[in-house]
Amino acid sequence: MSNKGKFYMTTAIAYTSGKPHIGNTYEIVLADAIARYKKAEGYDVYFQTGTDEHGQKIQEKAEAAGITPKQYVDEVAGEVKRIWDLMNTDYDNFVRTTDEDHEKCVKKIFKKLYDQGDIYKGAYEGLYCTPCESFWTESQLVDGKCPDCGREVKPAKEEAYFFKMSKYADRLIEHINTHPDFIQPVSRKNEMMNNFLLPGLQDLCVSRTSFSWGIPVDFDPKHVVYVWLDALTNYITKIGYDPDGSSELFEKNWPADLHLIGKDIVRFHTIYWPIFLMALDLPLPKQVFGHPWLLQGGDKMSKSKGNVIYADDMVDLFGVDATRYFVLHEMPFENDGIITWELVVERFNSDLANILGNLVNRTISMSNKYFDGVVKSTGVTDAVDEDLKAVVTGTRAKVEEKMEKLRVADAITIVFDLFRRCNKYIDETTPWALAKDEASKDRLAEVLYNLTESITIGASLLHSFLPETAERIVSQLHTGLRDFDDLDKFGLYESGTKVTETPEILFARLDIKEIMPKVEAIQAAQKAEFEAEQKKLAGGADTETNAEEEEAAIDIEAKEEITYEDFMKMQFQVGEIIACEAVAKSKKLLCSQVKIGSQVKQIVSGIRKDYSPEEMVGKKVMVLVNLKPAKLAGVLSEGMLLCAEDENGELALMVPEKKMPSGAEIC
RNA sequence: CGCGGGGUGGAGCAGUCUGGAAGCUCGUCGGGCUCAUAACCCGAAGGUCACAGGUUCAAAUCCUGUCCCCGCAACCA
Repeated sequence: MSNKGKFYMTTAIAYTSGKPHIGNTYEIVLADAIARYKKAEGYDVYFQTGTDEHGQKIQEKAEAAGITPKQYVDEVAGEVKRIWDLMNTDYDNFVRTTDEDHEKCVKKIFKKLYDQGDIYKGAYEGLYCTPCESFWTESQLVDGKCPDCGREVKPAKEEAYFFKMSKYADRLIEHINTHPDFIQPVSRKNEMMNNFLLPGLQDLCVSRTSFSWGIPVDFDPKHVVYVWLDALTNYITKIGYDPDGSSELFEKNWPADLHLIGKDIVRFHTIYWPIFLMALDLPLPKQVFGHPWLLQGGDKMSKSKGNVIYADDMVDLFGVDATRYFVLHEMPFENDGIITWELVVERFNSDLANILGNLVNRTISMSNKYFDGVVKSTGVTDAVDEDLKAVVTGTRAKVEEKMEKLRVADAITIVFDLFRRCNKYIDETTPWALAKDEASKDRLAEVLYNLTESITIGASLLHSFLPETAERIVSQLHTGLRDFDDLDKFGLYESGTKVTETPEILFARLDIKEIMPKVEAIQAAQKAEFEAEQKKLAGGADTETNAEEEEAAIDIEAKEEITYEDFMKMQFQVGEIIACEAVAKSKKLLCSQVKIGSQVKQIVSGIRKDYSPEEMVGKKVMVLVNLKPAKLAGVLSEGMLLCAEDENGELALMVPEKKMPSGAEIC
């Protein structure tokens, strides 16, 4: 096999705030397919993946669960690794940002950048709301007050470290323009240029003092390194970068040949990351590919609905390779892809069971039936053989062309075209007819040899995508996977080899009617688990013993105590909605005319997803009347309609329990 | 007029940059075959390429306008 040099590729590291679903799992499978393919092509591949484990969200989740952040991330990282392994991904290094060597190196990097003046201590300036502990910008304020609580905000500063992005912006723009392949797909390049680079980069805040679960800045330990300088650097720290002298592994592999990431973090990988590297005086990665997302059809994935699709569940129902096949085949290059259980079953049956599995099965069966399993080339060829051979030996080049452009879905389709061609060849040659005539015995042998050889080549090409299936196929043919370099040659299958007597079914056809009840069971279990979790979070309030019927209860954060006088400041009255319409410029807002006693107030409410304008009219609702008027989406609102809200954000208007006249005081 | 992506036969997608007979897979219908996992092979039906204008010999593709969907941002008084 030819040695084509090194190929260093990475995935984004998964954020350990929860179990990854199939959308997250897609990335690792895609990366694995590319890594295996590059290895087959003769590259010396180093493939790194891992988990991003710091940050406020994790600190909060751990607190809620009553464990330390480290315990929390250990658990989730274990789960991530388990799923990556379950998907049969052949990475070389699984990194965790809580690894000691990483933390040490990040501190050094931070110090180096500080010493050379790229990082400076500044202040996060803004308008601060003390009770909410939040900074707001001028534009976020509503009526000059905190958008969360409506209280006064005051100008304040929080100490923070910043990175001088602007210093390197011109160099980066130059780099992007002179390296058209740097950002893939190209549409994302335009997005980055137009939205961020050309308007001018702002300095990036690279430290936080508002939480502690992170890598401390060693010369100023009340700060922790903020996410990007911590997470992105894993690509160099974990292969041995060190400002004081890097490892051999680093010298060999950097710059990375490919960063594979989701389209949502393209900005960080094509702007901040290259600039950090420039500051460290390191070469830039050769390519960043921002892949699209795999979306659940129709509804959004949500645990409470029980419709999140996890890799485990797919593997239970379909097996590892079928799951790999689906995500690789179904994922388009540029737009988001769709996944539903029905689509998975459809692909499974038509491609894996019918086209591939059945082909292997029928071929082996015929060899057994007609020649006791011995596959022999007799040289009795026919014109129809030529096209088959041309398609089979030409497949590698087509796959190469697609993989070169990272068009993995297209590449796998081309491999299946080879198998489709084989099925057609069987029809063209009608082996069962040849078998009836002793005189065509040698021709029949040649046909079966051609098929066996074609399948061997196809399986070898399939190996990068479905490793286990490829191996199962060649082992049934009593041969091995063919070297990549030989995949354009026809006739290397050793003549006279005896194939297995008992071909196993590679993919047994599935009945959607049998699958869907299982899917429903999975969804029900998921929902139950979610509810149990909610209950656990709500804590101890389960005095009811009948868990079955019990409604979920939710606790919210307690606000500070108020006095009776405070309460009496608020004026609540019953209002009747006499007219209501959607606010044109918003998606969530409804504008109602509310009759309160003899006056009519206009009130805007964010309840469009739960109430239509029509059903609002005529309702008697609870209104906070003396709230200072404010503009929402440009529309004046003179009060507030009170609603209850559940954990999914679903709203219910508060209405009087008995008939009450408009204007009645609520106290 | 916040930013961006998109609307192609019943479903899922390609094609749009670089105009030149509307393509792929699934599904449906008809036919063939029987080695095989009710599979495989062949054929057919089905699209005014969101809509309206424009440029051109020629537009899914380029330009202008409109409608609708989806992200993000903002707004959930």
